[in-house]
Amino acid sequence: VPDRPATARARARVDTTDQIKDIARRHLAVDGPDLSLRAVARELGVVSSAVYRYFASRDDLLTALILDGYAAMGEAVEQAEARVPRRDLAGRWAALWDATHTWAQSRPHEYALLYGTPVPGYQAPRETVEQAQRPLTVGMAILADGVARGVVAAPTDRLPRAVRGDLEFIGRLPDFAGLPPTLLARAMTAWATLYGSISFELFGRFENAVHDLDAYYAHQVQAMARYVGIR
Amino acid sequence: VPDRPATARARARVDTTDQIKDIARRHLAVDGPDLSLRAVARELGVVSSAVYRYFASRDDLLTALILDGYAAMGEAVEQAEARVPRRDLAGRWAALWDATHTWAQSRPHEYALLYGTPVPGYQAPRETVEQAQRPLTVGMAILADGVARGVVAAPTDRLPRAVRGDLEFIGRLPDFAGLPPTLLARAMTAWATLYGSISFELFGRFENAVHDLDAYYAHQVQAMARYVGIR
DNA sequence: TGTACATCAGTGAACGCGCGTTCACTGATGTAC
DNA sequence: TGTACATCAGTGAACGCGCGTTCACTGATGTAC
Repeated sequence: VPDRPATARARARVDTTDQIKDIARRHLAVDGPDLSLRAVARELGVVSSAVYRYFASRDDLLTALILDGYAAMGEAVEQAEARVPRRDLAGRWAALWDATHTWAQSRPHEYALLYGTPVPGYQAPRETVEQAQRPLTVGMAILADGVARGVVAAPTDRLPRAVRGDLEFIGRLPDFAGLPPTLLARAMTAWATLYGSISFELFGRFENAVHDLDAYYAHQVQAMARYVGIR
Repeated sequence: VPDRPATARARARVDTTDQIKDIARRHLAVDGPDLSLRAVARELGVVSSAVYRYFASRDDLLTALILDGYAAMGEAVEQAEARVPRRDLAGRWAALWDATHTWAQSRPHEYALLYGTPVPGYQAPRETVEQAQRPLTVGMAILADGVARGVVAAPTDRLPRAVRGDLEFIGRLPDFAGLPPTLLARAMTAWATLYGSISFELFGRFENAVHDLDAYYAHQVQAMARYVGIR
């Protein structure tokens, strides 16, 4: 959290910027990713051109929302996981995914912006990618811990050569802490499953089928914990 | 496939309707779900109001695209699966998911329309839901066959009560052919995993990580076959 | 502490654009006798 | 087989709308001396 700026002007600038983003976030629910700058200005009670003092273009505002979204989610997930004692792997895993799920539920349109259909013609800047990786990194750290303590073992699954090659490469990246390919493969499956389930839930695929969505998600989290060897 | 209509006028109507939908489908790639009727008309070489002879509104056109999409996907999946000998469960499972994956890859923007972020304010008609269930039904039939032949067993997983209740209810629906809750739970997990993986692939989450996307997907399909007890 | 100047948030008008939808029309196609 | 009438695809003009972005402006806030 950066220091609050000294001058009133600078403080107002920060506040207004935040207000614009808050309003825009709310508009995501109605307009999706092609929210209207003019509508945001209207709600802020300001002439439309005034917004250009804060964001150079509509795309810039969208980029800010995306970046903020990834950062907020990363923050929420990291903090939730950090609260659990290090040796409680199952608890850490549950905290990671519960935080992810809760965050997505409470801000479904931001989740959709981050993990739904990409906006046509929009290209995310590099910085986005780093933020987006934070939850994944948390998950990998849990597994790496498990391996280091000898309580999580590498599965003996067979992997196609092409897949194994990619996974060996990934396993060598710093964030993935030397995880063996077969475990990485299962971790990526769990990752797809647990994000896939959130998307299904938020995008309405479970309607009329799953009634207690939280219980269902918690069950998926546990099933995937077992799948990756956390007990 | 309905009979080709008798009169030239009726035939022209069918052809033009198809052309409009084809053009609109192509425009999905650029405009996403808020494609422009006027742009479609322009490409068809016709004044914008002419399109209203074929579709009562923009939403109607979108609905037609969605319905066609689900139908085409259902058709592709059913046909691929039907080509495999009945007793080859692993082959049927692979055919189901390969067809799904291939269909999605070849029409990514239609896939996004069906399985991505829902269009804000758009409400799909009931008919859509039936079409959307076809691939799911195919998968369930494979498992039901396996159970009936005694080669797929119900896992002994523990299920939370709320989840078990939902799954017992689902298992009683005709399309789900009395599958036991623990198996249904795994089937739904597989379903989330395999659609989740397609979304990750098409929405760019695997970029710079997975290079051979087909091999990776095939591996996921196999992993999920094992997960649901098909060998 | 006071003054001169620089910075910058917000205004208001304008540009040029594309959109969905309606409506009265025309002329070609189809139907009934 | 020919004629009178009904159907309907496509036209062209119009309505009313909202959008992103630019630009010269004003007045309040901040800074340097």
